[in-house]
Amino acid sequence: VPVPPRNPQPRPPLTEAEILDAALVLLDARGPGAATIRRIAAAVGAAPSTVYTYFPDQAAVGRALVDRLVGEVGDAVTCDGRWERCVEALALALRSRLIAHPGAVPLLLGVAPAGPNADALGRRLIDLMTGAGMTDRYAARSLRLVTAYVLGAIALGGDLEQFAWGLRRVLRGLRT
Amino acid sequence: VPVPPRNPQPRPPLTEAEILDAALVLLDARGPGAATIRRIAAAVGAAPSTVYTYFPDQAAVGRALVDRLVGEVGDAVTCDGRWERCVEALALALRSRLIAHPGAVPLLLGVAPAGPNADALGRRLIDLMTGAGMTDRYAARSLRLVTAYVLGAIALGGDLEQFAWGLRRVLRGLRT
DNA sequence: ACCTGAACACCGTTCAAGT
DNA sequence: ACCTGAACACCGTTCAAGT
Repeated sequence: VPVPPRNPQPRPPLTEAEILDAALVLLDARGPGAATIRRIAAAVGAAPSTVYTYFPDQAAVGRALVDRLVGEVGDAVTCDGRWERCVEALALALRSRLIAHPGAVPLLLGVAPAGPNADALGRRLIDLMTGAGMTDRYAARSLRLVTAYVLGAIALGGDLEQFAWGLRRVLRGLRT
Repeated sequence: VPVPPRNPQPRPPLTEAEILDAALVLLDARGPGAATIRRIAAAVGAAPSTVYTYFPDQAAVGRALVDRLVGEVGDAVTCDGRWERCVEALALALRSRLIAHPGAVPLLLGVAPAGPNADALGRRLIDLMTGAGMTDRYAARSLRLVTAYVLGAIALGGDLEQFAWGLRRVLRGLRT
């Protein structure tokens, strides 16, 4: 007599990553504004209120998603050589990763990018610059400037060539 | 016998300006997200659907409001001297006008600034630069760079000193 | 033209209740 | 702990109808 499975495993518990995956899929497929709590919940097969077990509110989902995208940048870029080249490579990678998901763009413009991955990337850039002889203060300000340019350029749109041109000018202005 | 006023002037028709005024007051008083169609309508004493007589949708209200704020910049700044000084003054004025209404910041980050006032300000900056001997192409790219920096810096927050420091570096990078 | 009222198809968030 | 269902207080937008 085959034993019927008792405790049909009601469902493995949800995951923050699953929720972020679903949010990004919605954003990519249906544009900004599609990453609704209710739609995310439906996509993962849960009740809307379940999302609140994992995130305190909708804005937190957006922040976590942005930090995930930022995290992909650090992993993708390795770099040696002069600091200008490294910063340039990271800024180019940051832009390309972020605009790969146009639906997520309003999200990253709405939050001053924070979170573990953004912090790590920032640290890395600061180290790069102080390692090249910059003052802590100068490096911090340079990081702000480059970040502002990247975010603003994303907000403005425009192609890679324009972006790279401006980035080179920014780096030129930063040279001591 | 006093004649009772016939035709009690049912109400002077609404105005686009009145709607934008109400939206800005809401944004200033109650933060981003407060400029709801329904709240704007209530503030001007009309039904929500009346707003659609003046604007095609909510996004259009946002765009018009941003362009109004941008318009205040051009009016406020007069300038003579080297082009760097003029661009610097305009960028400083732009930032200060825009962050004077923190509730409106998400609005201007959400739209690539367009509209008559933004166009006029852009033209003015372009003329300034070509007048100083820049190529049309170089001037257009410089405008993009400065605009991107201003928008990004607003998104990032930070104080005037940090902003001015970065702006000087940007202008330095643009010097031929 | 300008405006209203009601309706439609949604939202985010909370909370008692269930396992 | 994790999840549900129902409810609350909202949204933007459309549209027939009124003046």
